[in-house]
Amino acid sequence: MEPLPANHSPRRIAHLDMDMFFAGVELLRYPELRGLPMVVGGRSIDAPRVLPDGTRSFAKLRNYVGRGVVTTSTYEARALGVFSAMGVMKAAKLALDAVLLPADFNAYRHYSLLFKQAVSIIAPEIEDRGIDEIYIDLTQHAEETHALAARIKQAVFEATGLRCSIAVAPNKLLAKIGSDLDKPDGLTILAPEDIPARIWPLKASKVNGIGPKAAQRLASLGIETIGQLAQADPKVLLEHFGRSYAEWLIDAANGRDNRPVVTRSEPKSVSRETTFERDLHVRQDRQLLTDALTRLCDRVADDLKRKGYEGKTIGIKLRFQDFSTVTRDITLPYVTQRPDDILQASRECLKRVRMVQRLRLLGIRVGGLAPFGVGLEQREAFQQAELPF
DNA sequence: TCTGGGGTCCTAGGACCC
DNA sequence: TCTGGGGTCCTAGGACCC
Repeated sequence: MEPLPANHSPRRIAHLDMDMFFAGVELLRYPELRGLPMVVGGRSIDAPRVLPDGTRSFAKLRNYVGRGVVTTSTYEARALGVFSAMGVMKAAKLALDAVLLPADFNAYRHYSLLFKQAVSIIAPEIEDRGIDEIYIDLTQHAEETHALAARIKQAVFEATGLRCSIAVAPNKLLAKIGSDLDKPDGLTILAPEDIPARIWPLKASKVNGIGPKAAQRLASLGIETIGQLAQADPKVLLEHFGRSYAEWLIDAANGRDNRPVVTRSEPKSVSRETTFERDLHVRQDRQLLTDALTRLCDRVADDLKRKGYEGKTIGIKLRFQDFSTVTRDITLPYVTQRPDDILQASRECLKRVRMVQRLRLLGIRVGGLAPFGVGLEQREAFQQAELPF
């Protein structure tokens, strides 16, 4: 990281987070569901049906059977204790009458493009953080912060009909925490002097980068809040988390973060995976597994082709009945996007795993990516080397 | 009625090279 | 016998994020 100039003015970094994004897109299509508990996360057979009288019939959570998880829920469903990443079966116990909709990623990607385009017209320095959130570097804008943030929110609403929450802060870490402080439809501005009152009382897990494992280990040291983390003995943190993570924890708790807003980045890997409806037996269900493997390889190859990349590291991921996970990968002497290369490499990887349990999940990944065509010489050199003369 | 799918980054050991 | 030291690549696992 480059040192900051001695007399620098603070950056103005915004974090913009769409409010219950997937559910919001569904409510645009099905406005009759407004105000009702609703979750996105079913399968396509849960799609609404149009009745003869023209009204729509929606699947109810109570009728769901299967392995899905909740992707998003409306605030009405959250009030009943239903949150994303929860198993749909578990959610059904909490909200029998909640409406269930299948995830429609094409629709969400469409609205994602719309909101990002709308923001980029006002402020083009955008870092993509997935389908429903972005960072924006506003440092170079002349406009006053509150007015600028309000204008961005309005542009997003006009382009999509959806609300978002924005925070502007001196860095990404604080902006990210801030956008969650006033949800939904929030607009928050944070300065360093706000840290003790507004950041320190929050749970440590509100920091992006402190996940469930780290939060639990912190709790075991009596550290529950960001403020307690800021006051913690650095020696104790160092003992329990190692040097680099301990140093990062201390910086984070004090609101220090100098990561830049990264407006362009290359993909590193492409993958596809599938969880089976029931756990499959390696021999008894051999045909099903072969079909699944072939399909996954084809889909990854399609993705690579569509995106214009090839890769040389092919990997598999297996999840067993007991939820334990193993991965194997192999690096080829050339890059490829061909489905039969990927399939062959996957089979080599599969041979290296001891199959002692039924399989719950199978995944295929291609890493070591390069833009299509760049690896042509390696590949030709390799093929030449294979020839007998 | 447990626990999706698509990613990134980090760590750590061993191979291999200079 | 008492064993260098970096740098980089490969592989496996795991934490974390959306």
